[in-house]
Amino acid sequence: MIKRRGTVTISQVAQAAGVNRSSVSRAFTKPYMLTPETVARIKAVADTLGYVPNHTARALSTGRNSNLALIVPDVANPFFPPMIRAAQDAADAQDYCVFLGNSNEDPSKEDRLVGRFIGQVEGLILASSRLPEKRILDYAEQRPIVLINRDVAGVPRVLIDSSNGMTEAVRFLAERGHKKIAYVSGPSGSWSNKSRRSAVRKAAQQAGLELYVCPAQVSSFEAGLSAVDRILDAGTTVAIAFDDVTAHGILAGLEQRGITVPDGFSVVGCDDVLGDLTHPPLTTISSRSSEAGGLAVSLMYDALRSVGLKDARYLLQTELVVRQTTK
Amino acid sequence: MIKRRGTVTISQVAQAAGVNRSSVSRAFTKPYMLTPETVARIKAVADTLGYVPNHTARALSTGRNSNLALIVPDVANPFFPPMIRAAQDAADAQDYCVFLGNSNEDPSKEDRLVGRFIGQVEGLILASSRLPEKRILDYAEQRPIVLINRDVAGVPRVLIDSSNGMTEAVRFLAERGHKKIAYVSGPSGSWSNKSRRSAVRKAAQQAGLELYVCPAQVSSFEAGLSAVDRILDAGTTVAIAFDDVTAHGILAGLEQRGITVPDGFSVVGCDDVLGDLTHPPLTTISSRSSEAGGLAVSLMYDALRSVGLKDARYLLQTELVVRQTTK
DNA sequence: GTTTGACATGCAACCGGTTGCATGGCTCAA
DNA sequence: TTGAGCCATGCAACCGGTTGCATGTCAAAC
Repeated sequence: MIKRRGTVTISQVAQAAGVNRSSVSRAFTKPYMLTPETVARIKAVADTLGYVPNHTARALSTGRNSNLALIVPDVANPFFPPMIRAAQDAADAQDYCVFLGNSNEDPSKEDRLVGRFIGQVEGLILASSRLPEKRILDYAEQRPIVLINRDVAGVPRVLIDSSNGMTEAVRFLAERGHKKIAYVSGPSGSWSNKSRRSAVRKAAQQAGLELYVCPAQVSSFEAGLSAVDRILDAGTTVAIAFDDVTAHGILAGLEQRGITVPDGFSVVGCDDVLGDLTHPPLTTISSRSSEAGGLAVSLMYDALRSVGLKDARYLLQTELVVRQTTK
Repeated sequence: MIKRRGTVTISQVAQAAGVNRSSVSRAFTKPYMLTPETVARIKAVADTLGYVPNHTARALSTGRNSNLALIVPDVANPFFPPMIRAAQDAADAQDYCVFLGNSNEDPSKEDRLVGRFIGQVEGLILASSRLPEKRILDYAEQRPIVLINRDVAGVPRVLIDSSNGMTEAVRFLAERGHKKIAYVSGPSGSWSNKSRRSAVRKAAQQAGLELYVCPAQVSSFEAGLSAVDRILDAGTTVAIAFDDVTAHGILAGLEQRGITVPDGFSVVGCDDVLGDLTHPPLTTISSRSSEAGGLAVSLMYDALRSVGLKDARYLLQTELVVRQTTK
């Protein structure tokens, strides 16, 4: 037993105030059960002694710890910080604390994190989870789970639906005369990638465009950079990237090869996380990652209060944001 | 008492395995005390029953919870994610979980967060804390605290020392013929801002440059944007910004006014978080926020094992990274 | 054939709160 | 004056583990 320096317990306060431990407990959690004077006296004693309720002990006896966990594939990917922040704020509003986990896109690491968190939170939010569906369902049995950008029936989920934004983008490009377009894929396990790719595929077919799909890879500047040769070789005139980070890499690769954007080639990103930071400012698909974060937390509250369907499925719509990388 | 669905306790395992509760406990935490066969049998029973040790109960009786808290002013500021990630990884390596708090640059919110976390972590890491020094010292009395970019004697801290990078930048600018420079300040409570500003001040004096200091503000794109008029009115030919985010705003403001960079005006950022994302790629001061995060966690471990001076003060050096916004 | 000691396991107290139920004092009405 | 009922507080069990100490067993040593 490791003694924390100067820890004051409920018993010491009780003794000093000349009451039972239960009264001290009630003074803090159920003051209406006690005379106002008793409450005041106990609180005064507690104050001078520097008493602070022990969160762990309370959690053990109540079975509630007011903690949530949020696991993301990569904190450093600009898509996630706004989401983390919004989730944080929503949790904060209900006096919940949130554990953050970074799975580094690695399913086994994600699994380890979930295992480590699950015993000390009331619920978990998994963003862009790479876990096998079965595993998610197993965990969901132990604790409420809310998913973001992962579609598993029976588990409440918030999905940023990029497909209509993607569709809009393809139509926009078709109208502007493009004949052959490229889609530069994101991580293979990603629901977002699947949904974006299939939206592009479908829209391209409808618009009569030829489509080249550049194979799966992680979302990174380098991935975009290295895709440039292939999309040029394929004879396309525009690339729609899995996300803005990848699009940014593509932009850089084009510049290295002396190709100007949008005159020599067009590029479309997704998620709108870079604003007009790129040069030229990137045409992209809006996202709403912070709304997704807040919504996920509120779904979590519903699940914790056992209200709301287990099968809630929220779709957040997106749209094309035209800036200057398309012609 | 809220019953968790299907919670298996140590007692049930004990009964099923025909041993005492303490043996079950030992099978998991001190297997060497038991016969290998007993351990195997207990674990087998635990497995079929789906027993998972209760983290909270364990924490209560051992007084250790293997949790850390990390509080940052703004998750969405690109300076922090790499730091968070590194801290996370370092914690992970020792089976620690980390709570993340976002203070939103607000001292009172930061205070609330610390209060909420302190009861359920072994130590806290405060990045760019805006808390009054006294408050920090008070908290440090209750739990080990490690600071990042905040210099309080008696509290272990890791400081990214931008002053030599700043000095280098000022000299570099002086050599290139600049006569009057501007420093665009960051948040007023920020140690980094103070240290950067005074480094610039000193170096400017030594190099015989005239200096205009643009008043304090938060770190944001908008802040940079709105500072442009003042730095132009002041007749300067180069602005050194508190950080890259602010510098990016300045760049945008200059472009709006039709001033080309670096021919019409030069800009220097700090922290090197934007890479060559800006246009033109930003000359900046290197940072090493991820190292700072990792180092902070390892200082925390030292503190938890009670080794190491209470007054550890690590300085991480920085340097000028010349890209294309200076002439 | 005891004694000694090592070792595996059991026993029970403890960590610091919470909570259902018991108790005892007081008020109010009959 | 007495009984009913309410209310403030106390009592003790409980949450689910951990751990110091006691106990019993068995083998080696004398």
